[in-house]
Amino acid sequence: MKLAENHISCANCPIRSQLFNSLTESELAFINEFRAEVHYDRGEVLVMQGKPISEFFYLKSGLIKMHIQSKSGRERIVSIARPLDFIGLLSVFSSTHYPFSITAIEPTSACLIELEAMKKIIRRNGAFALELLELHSRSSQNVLQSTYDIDDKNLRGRIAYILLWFARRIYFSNTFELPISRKEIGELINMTTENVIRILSEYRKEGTIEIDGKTIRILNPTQLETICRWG
Amino acid sequence: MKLAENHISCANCPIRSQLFNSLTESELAFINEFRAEVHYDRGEVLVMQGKPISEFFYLKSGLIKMHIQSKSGRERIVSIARPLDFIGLLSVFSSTHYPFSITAIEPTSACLIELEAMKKIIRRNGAFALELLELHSRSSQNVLQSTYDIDDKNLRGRIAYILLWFARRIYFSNTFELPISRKEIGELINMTTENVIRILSEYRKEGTIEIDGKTIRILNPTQLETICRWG
DNA sequence: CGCGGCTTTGATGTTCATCAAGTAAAGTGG
DNA sequence: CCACTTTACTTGATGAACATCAAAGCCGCG
Repeated sequence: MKLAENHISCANCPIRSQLFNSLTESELAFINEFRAEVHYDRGEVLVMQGKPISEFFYLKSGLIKMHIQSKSGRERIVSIARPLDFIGLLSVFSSTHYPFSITAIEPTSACLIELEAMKKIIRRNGAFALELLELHSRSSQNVLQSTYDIDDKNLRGRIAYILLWFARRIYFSNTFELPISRKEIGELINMTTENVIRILSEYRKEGTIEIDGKTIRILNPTQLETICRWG
Repeated sequence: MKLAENHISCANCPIRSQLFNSLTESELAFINEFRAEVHYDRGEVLVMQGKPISEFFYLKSGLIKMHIQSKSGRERIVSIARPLDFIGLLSVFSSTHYPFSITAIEPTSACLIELEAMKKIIRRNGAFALELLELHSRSSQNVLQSTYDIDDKNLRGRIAYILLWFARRIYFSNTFELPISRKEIGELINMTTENVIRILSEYRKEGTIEIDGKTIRILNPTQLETICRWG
């Protein structure tokens, strides 16, 4: 972690979250005071499962994974967050300690806001609180829904799903570089590393995708969609 | 659904949620005005997946299931809520339409509060909003965690888990009557009806439990715990 | 009284995890 | 910068866990 230059205040931040629109100028200035800008390299751990929660992250650029280690020791990726997401939001208000870890999977910069400052604003400004509640509700609903969606598919369907997800939701292109390993893909969509590889190879042989290391090119998105839907 | 007698106001409700402690008298009275008390028989549907959301439920007595139908048509039970739970909380603030259905699995009575009235109070009272946020966060965290926990176990472990859960979290007794069918148990812990039955039979033959229709008696809870932990 | 849903058991089949073994790539220390 | 070690990737063979299919009894309900 590295503290970054921080000469832009919340008040004139070009990528400020919509959420903050319901704040007054003075409230925004207050938040700004309890804010730091931080940078993480790929692979760096932002927060560690079990550690006390005292901050609130707003992802400015990069990509992170939220992951959880089960009692049996198995690792699972809960979700991948994109720029403009509030990360850790899922737990900051319910637990004193993180129920999951957060790790950068691409070089990432974020705003780090002291949790107590956030809470103070929430208590003062109900409209803001309601918007935050709505945002939180949407995030948790998304996580749950995608968990069920993935679970509902066979292995080929899961790979199709995640490839389309990266292409459409993260990189907005049919050619992209996977930010995670085959093992992590398995942790994300609940299958073994071997089967991730096996099915990627199948798609390659079938001419649906091209693979070069971590670079993926989707040649036949329609085909993937069909597999995803019926898998 | 049947409207129930309603002569107790929120102000002197003996089972009022802690959540409302942060409300002023007038706010409480306001909520009370937009509140109805309703009763449902076993099997009655409180809300239907896809229908617009316009209310907020507080479960006074009984038991309900939140369930969701996947695109493939498979039914899944997301969670079972107990008295003093806010039901539907998971979605009221994020969606305009219910992403799941809610059905009574025991005779149930609930307070139904108009959503707009709740929102008005949230906007007015930030402390209340923060508590609601915390509550929401805890519920969603619980649902997600238990989904992962169950997923992490083999079939024997899942049955052990759910039996202990009913005994300890719902009925506070090692003897209880299952409120749901074998099929629904399967929908709750992600396995087929046949395997639910098969494994219950195994436990019966092994002397771990006694079964008489829907009545279950756990004879050896320690054994179940071991299976649950290592399954 | 009969129909449909729930329960139960057994037989069969398939999907997927596990194991094994080797290559390639990437990080590490001398 | 090179030897070394570790981690990621890949393919094939095997096996186990679980789903599916089938058939029959049971119960509740219209």
